[in-house]
Amino acid sequence: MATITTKHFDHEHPRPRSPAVVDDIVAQLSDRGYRDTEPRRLVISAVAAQGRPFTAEELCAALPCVGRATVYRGLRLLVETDQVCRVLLEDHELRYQLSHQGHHHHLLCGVCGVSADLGRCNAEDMLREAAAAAGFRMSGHWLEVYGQCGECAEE
Amino acid sequence: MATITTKHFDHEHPRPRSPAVVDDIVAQLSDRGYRDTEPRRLVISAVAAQGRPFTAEELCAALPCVGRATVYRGLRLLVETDQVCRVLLEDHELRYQLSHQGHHHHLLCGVCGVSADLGRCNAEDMLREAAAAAGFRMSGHWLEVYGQCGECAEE
DNA sequence: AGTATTATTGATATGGCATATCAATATGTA
DNA sequence: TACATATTGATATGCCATATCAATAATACT
Repeated sequence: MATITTKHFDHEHPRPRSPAVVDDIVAQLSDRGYRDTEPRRLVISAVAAQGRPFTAEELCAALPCVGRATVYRGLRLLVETDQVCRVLLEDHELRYQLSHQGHHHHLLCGVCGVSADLGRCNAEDMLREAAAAAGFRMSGHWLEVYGQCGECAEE
Repeated sequence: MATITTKHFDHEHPRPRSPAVVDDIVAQLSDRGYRDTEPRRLVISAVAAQGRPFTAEELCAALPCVGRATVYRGLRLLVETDQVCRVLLEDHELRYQLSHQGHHHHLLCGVCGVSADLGRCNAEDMLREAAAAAGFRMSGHWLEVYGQCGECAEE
C-alpha cells in the first residue's frame, strides 16, 4: 500500500516537487510564527505540484495520508498569507492556485483549465475613473478573464 | 444611524412593489413555458423589493409563507433566465440582484452594501488585447469593483 | 365549462463541503 | 532535556442547496 501510494504521487503530479518553492513558503510561514510540520509541508508540496487551478477536494484526494481538516486548514493558511490565491471559474466554481507575484489577474482556459497571468492591470485607472463618475471611490476589484488558451483555440 | 439608513434606502423595503416589473418578469417566464403561480410571483416580488444585493437565505427569511425549496428554485430560475445576476462581494460572499440591462458591472459599497451599475464596459477591448498578448482568446470576463458609495465615503 | 395533462409546490430527507471539537502528538524553546 | 503550546486528525456538527415525492394548481384540450 505504501509503495503504491508513493509511486502514485511521483507520476500523478506533473511538475517537479519544487522543493525550493516549498522551503520558501515554509520559511515565510515560519517568520510569521507557524511551525514547520510534515503534514503542512505535504500540503504545500501538493499545492505547488498542481498544474492548474484546483479545488480543495482535489487537494484532499491528492493527499490521502493527510487528514481532511489539516488539508483545509493548510489551504486556508496559505490563502490568508497570500501564498495562494482564489480563482473563480466561469461556472462560478471556486478554485485555488499558487500566487505568483503582486497584483495580477487570471486568464482561464475553459477547455483545458490551464491559467495564465495577465501581468500589470491596466484596467485599474480606467475603473477608478468610471467608479468616480458614478460617485464611488474604488478601493479594489476582482477580475477574471475567460476564454481559450492558444493550444485549445487552435482545435 | 437609522436615519441615515432610512434616508439612503427610503424604507426597509425601499422600492415600491413594482408590480409592473413583476408582471414583466412573469410574462417573460410565461413565454418560455413557465407557469404563472402565486408562490413564484411572491418570490419575484420579494426579489424586486430588495434594495441591495441579497442572499438566498435573506430571501427565504423575507418569504416565510413560501417553502424554502420554492424560493431556491425560483431564484435559480431567475438566474438561468438572466432576470437576476450574481454579485460577488469582496469577502467572497455570493449575493443576487435584479438584472437591469445588458452587459454591465457592479460598484459595490463595502459599508452600506448598496450597488450601482458601471455602465458600458470600456475595459473589454483592453482585456481582449492583453489576453491576446498572452496567447489567449478571450470570450468573457467577470468583474466586480469594490469601494465606497458617495455617501459612505463622506463619513 | 369540464376534464386531462403536467408543471409546481413544500415538508422532509439527503448530500456536499467546510469548520468545530478535543484528546493525542509533534514542534520550537528555555 | 523538558516544558509550553501549536498542530494534527478522526469525528461530529452545521450550513447551504438540491433531491424526493405525494398533493396541488395551472394550462391545454375537448
